[in-house]
Amino acid sequence: MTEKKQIRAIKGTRDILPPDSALWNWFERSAREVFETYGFRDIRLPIFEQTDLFARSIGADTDVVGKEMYTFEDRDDSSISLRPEATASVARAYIEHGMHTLPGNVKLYYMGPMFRRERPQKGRYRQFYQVGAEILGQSDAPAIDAEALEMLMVLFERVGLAQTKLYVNSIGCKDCRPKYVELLREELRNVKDKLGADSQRRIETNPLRVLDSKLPEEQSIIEELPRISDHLCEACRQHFATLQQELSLRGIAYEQNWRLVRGLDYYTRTTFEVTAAGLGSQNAVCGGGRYDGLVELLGGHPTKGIGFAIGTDRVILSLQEGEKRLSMPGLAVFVAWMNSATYPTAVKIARTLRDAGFSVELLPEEMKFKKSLGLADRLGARYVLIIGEDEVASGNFTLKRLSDREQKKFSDSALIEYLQLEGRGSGA
RNA sequence: GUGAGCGUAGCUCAGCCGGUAGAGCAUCGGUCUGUGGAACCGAGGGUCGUGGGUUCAAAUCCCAUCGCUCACCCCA
Repeated sequence: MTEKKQIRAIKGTRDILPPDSALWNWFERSAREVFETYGFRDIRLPIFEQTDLFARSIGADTDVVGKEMYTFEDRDDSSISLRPEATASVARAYIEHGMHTLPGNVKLYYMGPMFRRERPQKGRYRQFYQVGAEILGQSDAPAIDAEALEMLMVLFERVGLAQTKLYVNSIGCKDCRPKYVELLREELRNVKDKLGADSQRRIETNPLRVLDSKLPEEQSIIEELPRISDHLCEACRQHFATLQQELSLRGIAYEQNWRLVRGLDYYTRTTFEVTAAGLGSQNAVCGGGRYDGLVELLGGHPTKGIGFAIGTDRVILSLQEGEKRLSMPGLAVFVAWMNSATYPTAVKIARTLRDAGFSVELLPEEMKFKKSLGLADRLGARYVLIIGEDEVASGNFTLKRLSDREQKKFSDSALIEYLQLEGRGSGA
């Protein structure tokens, strides 16, 4: 009993406290607003799923599934994993609820925590948050991809994310990609001895990932490698070309990056990534792409799909580095009462003000008047409602505005009317 | 999983050629009994990350360990 170990948050998890939480809420609210103008609707998904869902969709051999998932045995011995991302869950839900019968494309967005057991660093946590959107349906029209990217960039623009850069690529389809991968592998074998150990290993396991390498000494070699854009099949080439036209039509600035590959197996054709200012080496705030085979892979009808996931932690980090500040809504009225005789009146008026939607602080115990004013000030209240014996006797309450010390008397109905007008006037 | 840097009060840090733990800010109280932000006075708050070693004596020197941070890796 004497030995008390400090209990702390698990490595890679953290508490998001006020006032930071206000910035988070604001960003998530902005995403909802923008997404809904594009016809997307909220979907709430489980935090954990059968391990198999992720193994089959993301790929059993990927790092995410192979070594980063929080997987455990449930009491009935089934294997469960905390979700490392949500696209797989959206696809699962799409199939499970027969959403292919819904009219048009199914457009869904989600937000919430994801879990990956990596070594934490700037912009990377074991419990991290994503805001994502998915479009599923029969069509793979490039306009769908373009609209998703437009929506994404509109959101970033709206929240004032600095120095955003959109990179797009096409990694081909199940027909042309394997041929390219084989070609790439052969080329890589020729230069194997000039590559680092990681890249050498990937020649056999996943040659595309070599393109991602940051090693300075490998850069000149990688630049000489065959590029996917020269080896797409006709359909994929067309798709990518039309996508670029669609982006220009919408005035979306982008940069083609032939080395952009994704680490999840389900991606096909369009892939993209957005980077922003103020981050460490984890500078991607969003990643996504097309996944036309995913629903079928999970046992549904053949379905096209595209989506993205925004790393909320990183967006917030970037906004904060950019000195983004929110004026907290704060406390509207601090109710200061004088002594036990005035207390019942204070309780009632506080309730009335709260019912009218104002943020109200009511002292829980008697306090010297001077002290309570000081407290109101430090709590950031805009007004102090003074309830002393005079006020109780007359039924008129004194409202003091802290910013300029001005005070007026009101009956309780006139008080609410006045506060509502004031609130509108100040824009607060 | 690998590497590097850093661990003293809630926060920012001082003390570190060994000699019984400090400041500023914050918090709480007082000066101040119906009118705030200031000033002044005072209080609470620390197993100096943890364990071991050297020593008469360790926040300080040595070793180990844990934690945090950043980078590799991976990715949002």
